[in-house]
Amino acid sequence: MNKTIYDVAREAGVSMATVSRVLNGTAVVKDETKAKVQAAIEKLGYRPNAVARGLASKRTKSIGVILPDVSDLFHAEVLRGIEDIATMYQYHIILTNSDAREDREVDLIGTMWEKQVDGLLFISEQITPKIVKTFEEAQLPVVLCATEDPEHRIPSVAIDNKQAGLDATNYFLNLGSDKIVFLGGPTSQPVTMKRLAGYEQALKDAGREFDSNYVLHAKDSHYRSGYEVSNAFLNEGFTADAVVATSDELVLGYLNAVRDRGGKAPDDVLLLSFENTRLTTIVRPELTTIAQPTYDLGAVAMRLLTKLLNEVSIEEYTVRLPHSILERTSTKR
Amino acid sequence: MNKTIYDVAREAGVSMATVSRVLNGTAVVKDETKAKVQAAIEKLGYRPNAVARGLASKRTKSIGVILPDVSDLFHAEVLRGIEDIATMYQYHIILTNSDAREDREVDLIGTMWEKQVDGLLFISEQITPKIVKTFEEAQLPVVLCATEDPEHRIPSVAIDNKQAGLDATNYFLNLGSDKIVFLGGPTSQPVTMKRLAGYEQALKDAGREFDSNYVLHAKDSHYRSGYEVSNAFLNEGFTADAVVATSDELVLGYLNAVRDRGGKAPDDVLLLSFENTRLTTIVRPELTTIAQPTYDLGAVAMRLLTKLLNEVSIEEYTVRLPHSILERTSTKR
DNA sequence: TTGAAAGCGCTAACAG
DNA sequence: CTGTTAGCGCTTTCAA
Repeated sequence: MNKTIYDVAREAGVSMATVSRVLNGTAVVKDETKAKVQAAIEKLGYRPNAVARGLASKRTKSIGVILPDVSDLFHAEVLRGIEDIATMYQYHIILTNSDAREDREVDLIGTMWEKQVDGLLFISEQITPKIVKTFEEAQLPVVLCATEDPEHRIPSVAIDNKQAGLDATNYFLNLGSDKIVFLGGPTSQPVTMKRLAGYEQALKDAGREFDSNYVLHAKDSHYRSGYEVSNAFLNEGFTADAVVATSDELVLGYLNAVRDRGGKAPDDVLLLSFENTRLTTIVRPELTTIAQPTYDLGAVAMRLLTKLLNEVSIEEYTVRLPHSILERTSTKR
Repeated sequence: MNKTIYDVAREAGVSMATVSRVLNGTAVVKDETKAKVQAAIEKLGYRPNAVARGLASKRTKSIGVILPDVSDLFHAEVLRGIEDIATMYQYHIILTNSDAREDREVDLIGTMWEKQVDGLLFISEQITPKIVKTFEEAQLPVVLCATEDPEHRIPSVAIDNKQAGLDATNYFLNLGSDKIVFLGGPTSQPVTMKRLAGYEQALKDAGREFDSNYVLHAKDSHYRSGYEVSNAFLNEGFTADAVVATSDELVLGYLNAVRDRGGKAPDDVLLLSFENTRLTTIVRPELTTIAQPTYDLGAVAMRLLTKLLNEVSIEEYTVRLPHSILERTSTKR
């Protein structure tokens, strides 16, 4: 399998430049010679060496994906969207986990440069000035995916998180809920803060009082953290009739904390979360969610990146994907 | 950032070969010159071009991962294990989804060769002769991960699935269960068949009768398929007091089919599954599982691959990771 | 429509 | 301990 373009050229009785041309379609080749070359390729089982190609052409057809953690279901689903579109455009994915640590992220952007990726898809919790600076130094086309950059310095694909927070809260207000818990990640997460802003706005619009006791910040978006912070909340004697949570796992943390106390959903508390991962239909009650188009977030981001790479004119660098509320049993009494 | 090794050499007043040496530590360099070179690297913000490196050295420090679907939680967790160890050894991951389709897999192995990956980590449902042939043609070091090759032609890391099936079934027999359902993927999956063999063995050892009505094959390992096949089973009027399922999602399918009929677990049926993804502790009841060391499956496979790549002597090409039963509430009455 | 030749940025002999 | 010199396998001018 270690044939080179020279072997093919010799076999076909043409020059290697011609082989390169039929391989890439970069120039017109007479049908007859093209056929000869293709026959030679077939016969030898030749495959072009992508590394040599990358060095000569300065385009590797690979794109780097930096995300906090693939084993997080939300990221994994986004990644699947990225990968499908990448495959469609003949790009390969180089994947790395950052654990959302800025130092790792900076480092990874650098090694992505070394790998000569054509572009970068970046998923994280926050875009710090240092990250922006690193992007600039690396001179790589970047698209943020499901990631908020409040200053919109970088092309991005996400939903309108403030509006989504508002919609979620209004949904409960319309249902007549009185005490609505907001359960999110840490205050350092712009995504959480945007949704919280929507929550506050909705309460304000409805003339309701904002009670900070009802805003819960878990230390991350995972089940365990949601469970812990919910437990603490309930232990203090607070109760709520509805919960808006920023991730599917977080809301399940709340649910199980309630269950530990003999409570049930939706009977005792209505639940709504944000991600719409497959968890939502696997668990009981099935979870009402703000349906983020998880797969599409990745797919659209990848598509935007291909446009940047091919210098196709782009109408909008900050893409907002629509969200909607999917009503399931966790909010049906 | 597009400096070359020549720029560094000029800046440091040495030859490019010397720069290469300090970069790779491939030969002794006088401390003094080394310091000069490092200063120049620092000053210019130089980063080596991994593509050029790969072409010249014929080693790309990247390894290909081919798996059915990243958005499947089990695969995602395995992948995280792979990635962490890869990072530790300075390898990068090129990730692709095959949807477990043989034609895609064959194709992907080819493009992985084009990318000149140093090795391959392969996760799939079955290893067909065609796949083995493709591995051979590609002449790439391969390690199978959480994947059964009944003939052990290829290095692999997995648990002992037959033994695990046996243990799971015995667990229920000891609990006094009478009718035990085996709920697996399609019969084409060696993993399912191995576990089923263990199930049958356990029944036989206990002098129990084997009833094929109690063996359910879902069309894949996902929740939906588990739900469907369980529904069909229950609709026919069958009942069971215990279920051994080959994936966490499958068992939840059974659980919800039971719930739809007003049943509960563990009250009406005991449940056990195989993967031990994070689902097991998120849902209620928490699921008793055969704890596959999901993360370790990936981590150990990657480690084995690095050994192959560095021609370190290897004791065992077929690594069996230990499994155990984690008892949770789904089997506690 | 085709071929010759010059790199792409680096590693790895081979000298010295 | 360091420099010179071939390539690695391809793309891409430039001519013809």
